[in-house]
Amino acid sequence: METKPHILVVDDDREIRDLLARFLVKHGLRVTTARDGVEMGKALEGWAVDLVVLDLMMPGEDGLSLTRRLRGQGVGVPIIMLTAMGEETDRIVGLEMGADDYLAKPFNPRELLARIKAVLRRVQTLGTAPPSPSDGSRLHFAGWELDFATRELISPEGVMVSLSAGEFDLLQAFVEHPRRVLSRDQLLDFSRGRAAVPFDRSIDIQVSRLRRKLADDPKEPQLIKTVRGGGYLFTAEVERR
Amino acid sequence: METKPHILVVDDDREIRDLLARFLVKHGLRVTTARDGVEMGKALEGWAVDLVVLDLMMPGEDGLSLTRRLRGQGVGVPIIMLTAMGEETDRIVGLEMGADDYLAKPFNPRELLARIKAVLRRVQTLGTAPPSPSDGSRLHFAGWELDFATRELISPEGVMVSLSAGEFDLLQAFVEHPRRVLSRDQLLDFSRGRAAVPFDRSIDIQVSRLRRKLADDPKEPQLIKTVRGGGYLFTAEVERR
DNA sequence: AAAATTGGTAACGGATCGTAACGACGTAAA
DNA sequence: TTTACGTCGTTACGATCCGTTACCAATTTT
Repeated sequence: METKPHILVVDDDREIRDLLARFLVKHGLRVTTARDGVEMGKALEGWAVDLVVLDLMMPGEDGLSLTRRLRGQGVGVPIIMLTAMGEETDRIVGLEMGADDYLAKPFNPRELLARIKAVLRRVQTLGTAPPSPSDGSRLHFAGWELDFATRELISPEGVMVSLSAGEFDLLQAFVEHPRRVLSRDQLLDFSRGRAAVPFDRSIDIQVSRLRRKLADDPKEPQLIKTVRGGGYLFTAEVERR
Repeated sequence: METKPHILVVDDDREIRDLLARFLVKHGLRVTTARDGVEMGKALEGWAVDLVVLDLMMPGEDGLSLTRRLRGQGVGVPIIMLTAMGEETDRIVGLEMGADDYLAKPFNPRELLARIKAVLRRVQTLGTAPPSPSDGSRLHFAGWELDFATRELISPEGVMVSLSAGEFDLLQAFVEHPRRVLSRDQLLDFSRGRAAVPFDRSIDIQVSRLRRKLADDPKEPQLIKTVRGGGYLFTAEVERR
């Protein structure tokens, strides 16, 4: 069972990406890489990322702009910025944009590792609730209501259904990525922050338990469909109001 | 059962095409080759390609222009560019056009293989949902309605017909390539992402099962016609609305 | 007409999925 | 500490799916 922190490295230079990925993986982190802002966006959509290492100087949209856009959208993932220049002003601007830390190239990978761990420690002790896109506190789907503030689920008939922590996290993963086939690996990442082990069936049984509480007939499921060989699909439209 | 990544090699030099094809196949990849932009377009239409290896210098439309055109059309297949020149500017232009990586000729085939694998690894972790042309969530054909958000099929009479994952994927391959003869190999590629093995009849039986659910009489099929020696043909007009 | 090729599908079996049962673990109360 | 309880993951077994095999029919070739 691994719950390694998941780091997203965003840099346009393939060598730096690969070097960092190898180094960080070797030191016990999970790493995904992205080449630019577009790939970064996809990665943040597709995985539960704990921290972003973001190059400031990139063709296309640069790191500063990306940081500002993310923060503007209310995405609160911690960011460590890399920059070729060691100038004080950049550092200040970066931190003001909402980056959590800053490192000047050329840097010692060990120092980056240390700062990653420092930032992770800081945000872990802080709010355990990462500001998720579903912070609007209430969501609606197929007549059901999901309250993130109280972590309560209310049926279309108005009855409160109690969910365990794991069931709630899995349902949250579904409602945050509706109408998409999600692999077991992704669901594990979203709901538990870990990767699948060889014959892992834990998602299957949590889906089974969730279906029961959602009154979703497993023979002909309406809300959570099985895609054989692919994963699961949350079919309902999700409303934020 | 093989689900080898499918590589499209585009180069005007037959020797290079054949050399690369042999080398890549020997190392566990599936390879299709194209001589120029026109053949490349056909191949991308007719196969589910995972990655394109594209020569920059070609008579007719060159690699840069092709890359720009593809990206302009929203085709997101990863591209590795080959060029005779090792100049930095070309590299930057290529990457800005949307190529994913770059290799200068003459190159070591092993290095190309390594880069192909690296890019595939990257897009695997990312692109969970390959943006298919049928993302408009609903399609109509011959009175039937196919909903991609919920993976449901609704008959002209309004009855929901439940499809297995394999049946749905096959039907999706058909509706995305209507009024074209599709070989069994192409259908396998589209619906399962794999190549046919000798004496492979899996498409035949899935077609048989699909026809039954679509109420398509196999003696005189209207929707999915058999093309003896060729494959199958989805005859209906497909509407996106 | 006979033989060969190709396609349709029933039937069988391996792979995948659903979930009951069990146990390990954490928490709270006694 | 012990006991009780809830949660979560593993194991195990039955159900379902889907690819292979096999056999027959239809079509083409000889």
